Amino acid sequence: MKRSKHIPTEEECSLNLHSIFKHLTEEEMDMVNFEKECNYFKRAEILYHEGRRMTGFYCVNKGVVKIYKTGIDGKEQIIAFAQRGNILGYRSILSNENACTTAKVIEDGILCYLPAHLLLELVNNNPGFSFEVMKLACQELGEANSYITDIAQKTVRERLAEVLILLKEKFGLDSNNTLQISLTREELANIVGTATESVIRLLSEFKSDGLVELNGRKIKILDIQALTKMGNI
Amino acid sequence: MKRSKHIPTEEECSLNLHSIFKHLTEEEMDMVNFEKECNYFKRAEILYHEGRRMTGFYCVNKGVVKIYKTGIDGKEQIIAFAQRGNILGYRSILSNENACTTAKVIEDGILCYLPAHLLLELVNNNPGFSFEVMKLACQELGEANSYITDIAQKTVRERLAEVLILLKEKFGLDSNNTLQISLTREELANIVGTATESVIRLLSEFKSDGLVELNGRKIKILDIQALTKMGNI
DNA sequence: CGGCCGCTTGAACGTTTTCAAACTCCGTGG
DNA sequence: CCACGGAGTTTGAAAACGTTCAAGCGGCCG
Repeated sequence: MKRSKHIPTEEECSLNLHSIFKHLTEEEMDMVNFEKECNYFKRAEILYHEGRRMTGFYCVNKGVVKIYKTGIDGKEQIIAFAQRGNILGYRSILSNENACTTAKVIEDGILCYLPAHLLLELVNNNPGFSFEVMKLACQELGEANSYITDIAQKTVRERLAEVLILLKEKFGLDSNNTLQISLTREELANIVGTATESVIRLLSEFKSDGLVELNGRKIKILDIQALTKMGNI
Repeated sequence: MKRSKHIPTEEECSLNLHSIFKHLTEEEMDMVNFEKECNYFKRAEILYHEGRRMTGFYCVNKGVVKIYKTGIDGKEQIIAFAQRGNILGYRSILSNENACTTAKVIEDGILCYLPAHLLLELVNNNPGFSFEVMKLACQELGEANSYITDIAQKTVRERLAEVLILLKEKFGLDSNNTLQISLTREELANIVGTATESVIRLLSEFKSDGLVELNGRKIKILDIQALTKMGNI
């Protein structure tokens, strides 16, 4: 839970890339900048725990956070990732519930923490901001609905193919067509909703079929079209 | 798509039971009542289709609506039910997307239709209303996240037990401990995310184990505790 | 009364999980 | 510098789980 004592620079803390704030007045933006607490975070740090009361929410300026629920016998189910420009933790504050997920940093980064009361004030005083947040929640709800249908109806193979495509869309590929996100086999399994061994077997099958190339956690996407088709997207 | 020509009475159309409207001014409430279109709806009528643009949303005053996505080869995945006091269809309007689900009446009822522009106006002009809608979306998002984890991690048996308990909580039991909702085996399967035959087999297993009693679509809950435990709730 | 839809059961099949074991990589401490 | 330990990865084999196909039954609506 240790954090670097160095505080990120003004620029690293800028919330301009968070389009959610675009409707704030100058005054409100000043308030946000005054209240925000930005820090460097390292891999494996936990931002908040499922079941705990949320005291605030986070804006990701750099790095990657995985958001997951802990199911039976401790198995993680990854619900989403947050990266540059995304916010997380706002749901529980607005619904006035305890956190329904845990958020863990998986790639070192810079995050700004904003206290819950600020979110509530902004939501109540600025209809534009409020609408942006509502829109976000509604979009996430739509994604969650698709996710439910996918997990319920697709085979593990289809879901893995789909997840690879979704990861490509969210995190992009480098110049070598390699996924710009590094996940363990277990994490992949926890997105897909299957056993680690199944992911391993299927990935090496994808490799045999010329769909991907594997090099440790680096996954090079060779045939987007075939993966898309296999995933029924 | 035929509707009864009879228009529901003022009382049957009352939106008082929809707590979402509790923050409206008298003036706004008048506007809602002026714009709303209430009708009787019969089983099997479809309110809106997945993929279509939403022109408005619905408030349920009576009856039950199932909300589902259509997956591969046409198999339905039921995402939610709406009954007295619930609203549906608001998500797509707020996120400005096409409908991500289809809504079909499964129990005759009375519904009030409200045009999309009204929702948007209210959300933009009344922070209290806006907050209620946001809260609702966030709650539904939390439920969806749990649903994802359940489907991904629980066995079909566990999920069926859980679904029975959830149906009990949502729709209640009559004086004879029978579920106050009538679903086909296929619909049950489409909630649980499994094959119809699996539901049938498991239900009759539950019956053998003294957990339920079956009489066509009537399901009598005999042992809530055992079902709760089996469902890992 | 016929036909359709939903329900039920059996049996075979395929997929996925589980368990066990071995191997690799990497960082730490002797 | 090397051995050790641990975490993550890989593979195999057996077992469990769930689906699919096929067939028959029953009730309800037209």
